[in-house]
This record gives sequence, structure tokens and C-alpha cells, in this order.
Amino acid sequence: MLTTEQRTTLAGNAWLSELPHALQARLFESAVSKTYAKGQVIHLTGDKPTGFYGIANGRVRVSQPDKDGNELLLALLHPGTWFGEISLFDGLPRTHDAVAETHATLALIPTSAFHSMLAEHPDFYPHFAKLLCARVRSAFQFIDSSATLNLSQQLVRRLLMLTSGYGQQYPQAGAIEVKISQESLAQMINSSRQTVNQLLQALQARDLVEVRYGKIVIHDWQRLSHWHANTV
Amino acid sequence: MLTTEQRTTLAGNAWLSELPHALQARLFESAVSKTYAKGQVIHLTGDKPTGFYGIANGRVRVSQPDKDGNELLLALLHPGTWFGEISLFDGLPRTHDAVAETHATLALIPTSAFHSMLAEHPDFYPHFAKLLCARVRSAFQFIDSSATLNLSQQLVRRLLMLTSGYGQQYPQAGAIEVKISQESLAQMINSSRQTVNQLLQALQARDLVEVRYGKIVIHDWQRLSHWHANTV
DNA sequence: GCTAGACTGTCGTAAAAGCGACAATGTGAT
DNA sequence: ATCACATTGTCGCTTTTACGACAGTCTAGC
Repeated sequence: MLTTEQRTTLAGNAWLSELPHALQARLFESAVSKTYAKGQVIHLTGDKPTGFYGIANGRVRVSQPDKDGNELLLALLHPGTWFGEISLFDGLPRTHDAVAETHATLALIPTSAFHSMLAEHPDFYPHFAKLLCARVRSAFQFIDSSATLNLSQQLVRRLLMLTSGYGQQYPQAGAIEVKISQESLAQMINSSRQTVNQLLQALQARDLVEVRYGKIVIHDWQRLSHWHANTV
Repeated sequence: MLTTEQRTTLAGNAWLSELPHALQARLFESAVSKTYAKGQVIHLTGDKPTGFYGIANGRVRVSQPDKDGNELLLALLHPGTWFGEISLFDGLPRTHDAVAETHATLALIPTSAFHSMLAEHPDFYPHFAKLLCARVRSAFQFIDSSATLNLSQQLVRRLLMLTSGYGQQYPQAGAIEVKISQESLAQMINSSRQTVNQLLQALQARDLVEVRYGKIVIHDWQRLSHWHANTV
């Protein structure tokens, strides 16, 4: 069972808040509350789909291990974000690892409950199709723009992408801490640690980010986003 | 109306060929045949959705104009490929331009016909969900790997991506001609014309591609794909 | 509190890629 | 057939980035 507070958080999501109330209610009915300890694995690349997850609280890292065993961070998911729908619809294995970065509570809608819900209410389908579309659009935008950005722009875009849940999340209100080393950031944009350090220093000088030990703090997501849009 | 030959081509697609016969038949029923002259626009970025397209013959360029007005090629679609489903499901404007590269015949399933088909047969939904999932998976794979590839690998991956319809197309059997200047290719991987020229020469020396005036010829897609997989 | 290990900041040097220039070649229009 | 124009191939030179090295700083765990 989910608490009222958890439901409020889960409903405060761009996609879910626009769903008809009947669907929202049905989702919450089917949801099972699961808690994860810090560092606990939610699912791994290659796992069979177990269900559709919504984050009630805590933070989830979505990543992939690369060939050298390093973690390649794809997204940092915040409360209110739903994920895991892809494996649910095509039945294929998970494409990424999901790990609880902090102690976290997730709403899980198990595969069977999910499918029986859709069987009962086929009119719910279009809403999930829209969610998938949002992911595709977000990903295509990323691919298109990777052609024209210099390193600094790529770095900022990665930071924005990491913290915006791939087209689903509302931008976070307060400061966002991205726990990632400069080494890992460098890997993500195909660059070197030293160069990333320089770029981050430059961004910090403009008050766009704060560079800390093992993490980047984004105090004003909107500001960073605007800067990115205007320098492209 | 579509000819039998056109139907055979349209059904020879990885996604469509696995659909239940009832859905295939229904798609063909709703389809309108449209022909386009070489260079004719099918739809532009920002257009309202008109329907779901399948290529019966000819070749379609999917691109976006960049800020300098240059064409940023995203995909080269071959007979048997279906496209345009994203705007159909979320009702939002087109994300790309689609232009007939050669004289082309397309099957168009108009928006209204598409939606009434789904209203009548909600059991068709999962199949379209799978198509969307394939796009998402293909795009995510692209994003993940862009972190770890050097220029040459990025170039090859773009060529493969351009010619594989973003997770939908079977690899083409014969030689594939990618009509694109080295200048445009350079733009796509954030590099310079001169560098792309060197990289292409190197690939040509290994018989992986043939460099011609204004185009790249891929004689053996599988071979290029294997080379790419093994050098990562 | 202390300590081991991880991370950051900043050198200098080496390697890679960008970029202007220009000759040579292919293509489509007339 | 000719011609204008786009594209390629290949110089150098300049700029950017990678990479090794090392000192200083932070954090988690005991």
C-alpha cells in the first residue's frame, strides 16, 4: 500500500498528472510498495521484465556497465518519475541497470497486473503510447543535436538529460546533486577527465553549476537549460 | 489501391511480417497509394500528422534543417519501411522532414482510418507499442554507445544507422548507395570534411565502403556491421 | 580522530583534429 | 559538347584535446 503522501508525489509527474482519473486510480490500485536500501539493485541489464516502476521517494541511477566494467550513467531519476515500461511492452530484457542511489520507495505495478489492466481497459493504451512517444522524441532530439555541439555544450546537455528523466520529468525545483565523478562524466561525452575539469570550472565561473567532491550541484536547472539553449 | 507486388514489398518488413494476418489485412485495406516525384516533400518538420506511411518503392530521406539551413540527414528509408507513427500517437507535430529521394510510391494510412482501426481492434495496440519500443531501444543504444566510440567508429555507426531504419528495417540485400557529401557526413558526426575524407579512405582501403562522387556505396552491409561490432 | 583510497586541480608534452587553400574531378543543365 | 558549380583529395599550419604525472583535498570506514 502507498501512503497518501507517496501518491501525491507519484501523481506530480508530467505524464501521469494528465491521465484520466480512472487510470490514475487503477494504477495506484495495482501498485505494490517496495523499499530499497541505498545501493540495492532494482534490476540489471538483461533481466526479464518484472513491472512498471514509479519513484515515491529516493533517487534511482539508470546506467550500463561498459566493457571495462565502469558505470555509464544514463539517467538520474527523481521522485515522481515512472520507468521500466519498455520491457513491459515488448517483453524483451532490460536495457539498463537500475540501482537505488539512496534509500528509496518505489511503486511497482507487476507485469501481470499491468497487462490485465490493459486487457480490461484498452482505452488506457493511448496514454502509454504517448509515454513511449515522449521517450522517442527526447532520444531523437538528443541524437540530432549531438551532431552540432561542442564539448562544453555536450557536457551541459548530458547534465540536463541526466536530470530530466528523458522527456518525462518536470524540472526539479530546488538544487539537484548529480553524484558522478569527473572521470565518469568524461566517459559519457567521450572526453578526458582533465578536459571535463576545465569545462566544469568555466561553467562554475558563470555560476551555472557548483563543482564539489564527487558531484555536480545544479542550483538552477532552468537557468542552465536556458544558457544551453542560447549558446547552441 | 496497392498492387500485389507493392503489398509483398510492404509485408517484407521485420515488424509488419510478424503481425497477425488480420492486422496486416486491415492495414492494407485502409491504405491509400500515393506517388511522389523525385525531390517531392512528403512532410516537413512542424507539420500536423497526416498518417502512417509505408514505402512500396523508392527511397525516402528523413532529415532536419540545421540552423545554417543545411540538411542534417537522420535516416535513409528503403522499400518495406514504415514511418510516421510517432506524430500519430501523440498528435504532436512532425519532428523531421521526409522527402522522396527518388520517384516513390508510399502506402498512406490516414490518421482517421488509423484511429478508427484501433478503436475497432484495441488488440492491435500491443503491436504498435512494440514498434515504438523498437525505436526507443535503437535510440538508447545509439546514445549509450556515442560515449565510447572514436571518430571512425562513429562514422561507421552513422552509416549503419542511416541505412537500417532505426531498428525496423532488415538489412538490405544488395549494395546500398548513401547519397550524401562528405561535408554533410562530417556535420553529422561533429567533424570536418577533411577528416571524414581520411576516415573514408581508410575504410575504402579495407573494402568496407566505396567512396564515390557525392555518395558512399556499402556493398556488404553485414560485413560493415560486423567490422563495427568487432572494433568497438 | 585517523587512515587508505578516491577524487580534484593543474602542470607540460604529445597526438588528434580543425581549417584554409588549391588543384583535380564529376555532374547536371543548357 | 560545354560550362558552371559542387565535390573530392591532399597539402601545410593552428588549435584543441588527450594523457601522464603529481600534489593537494575530501570522504568513508574503522
